[in-house]
Amino acid sequence: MDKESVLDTLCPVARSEAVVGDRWTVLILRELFMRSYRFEEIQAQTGGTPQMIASRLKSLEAEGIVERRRYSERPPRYEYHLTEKGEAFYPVILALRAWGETWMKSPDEGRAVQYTHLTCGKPAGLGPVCESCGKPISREDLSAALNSAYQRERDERWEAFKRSR
Amino acid sequence: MDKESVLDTLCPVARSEAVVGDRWTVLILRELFMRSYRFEEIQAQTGGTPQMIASRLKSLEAEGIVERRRYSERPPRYEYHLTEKGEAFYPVILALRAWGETWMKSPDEGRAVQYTHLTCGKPAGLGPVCESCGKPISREDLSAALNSAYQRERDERWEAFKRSR
DNA sequence: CTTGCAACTATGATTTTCATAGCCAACATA
DNA sequence: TATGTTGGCTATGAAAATCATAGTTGCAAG
Repeated sequence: MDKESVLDTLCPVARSEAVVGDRWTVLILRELFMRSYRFEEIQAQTGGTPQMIASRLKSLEAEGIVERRRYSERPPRYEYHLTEKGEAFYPVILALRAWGETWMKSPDEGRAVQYTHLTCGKPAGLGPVCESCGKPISREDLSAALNSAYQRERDERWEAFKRSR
Repeated sequence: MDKESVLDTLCPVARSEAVVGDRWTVLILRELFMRSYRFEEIQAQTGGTPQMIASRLKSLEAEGIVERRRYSERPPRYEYHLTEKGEAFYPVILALRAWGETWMKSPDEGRAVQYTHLTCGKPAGLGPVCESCGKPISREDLSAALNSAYQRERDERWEAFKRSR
């Protein structure tokens, strides 16, 4: 996606898509929201090849959505963190989650993640407002609990990744 | 994206992305929400090639997100409409819109679309709840007004498309 | 001086996408 | 009868992106 295609339209949906309209990019953002900050974790959990992850992280950084932080001087090691612009993308992830939970699952599978609304202490549900107290949800008011099957899936992904290198 | 990849994870974001994680697909959905129901309109407004549009519409139909309706018997002519599952995708589009308007625009460009919240008669703003009355927004309570530059952009796209055939 | 770790980069085959052109079945107009 | 138009697509070949697999770098510890 070049700059021109972004400025080519006034449509904000198209502009967003020019930057994040890609499966890998969205999965990387999901991982960052799940606090997987390192290249290897992101690679393991998304299943992407290293080039996919590297190129997407590079363009996310170029767009100011992600920043690269050195966490070790020698050997040089980096983590990726969301900027303010990146954090602001959370509602999109939440909306994708809600749609996916509602329309892409059989009823017996259960929710991958349960959110508790810290403001009221009760389940937040899927919508943009808390299903328990009705107030709009923001990310810092949420506490996430992975369901055990999903946690196992992620652990297994990590193990498999480690084994394969 | 095959069935397996969808069932391969419990993550609802990944499942959604397996089906709609593609720029063209999202742009097509945007057009359907803007009531462009015909192949040519969708092609003109998204800028996709006919194959792109055809293949995406086909997979959206296979996923039950879109349905193909015959609106003329002879000659056979079709329109594409959102199913309930497709309509339910609206919050994702709204969230992408909000992010795009906030982070992908210079301040002087203005909003592409202004929504009026019919429930209270005032501007709805960008968020999931009405900025005027605070109530959660649903699509049927919104009235959209395109800003004139954006309307011109769309008219021009249509003209250019027609001219080119 | 070899092993291990983390973050990537390189390579070549496969798959998608893009630009351009064309097809087909009704009609409509001349 | 001929000629054109409309709408919904298909066909073709070149260009670009993606994938699986393997390798490199930089450093520290054993």
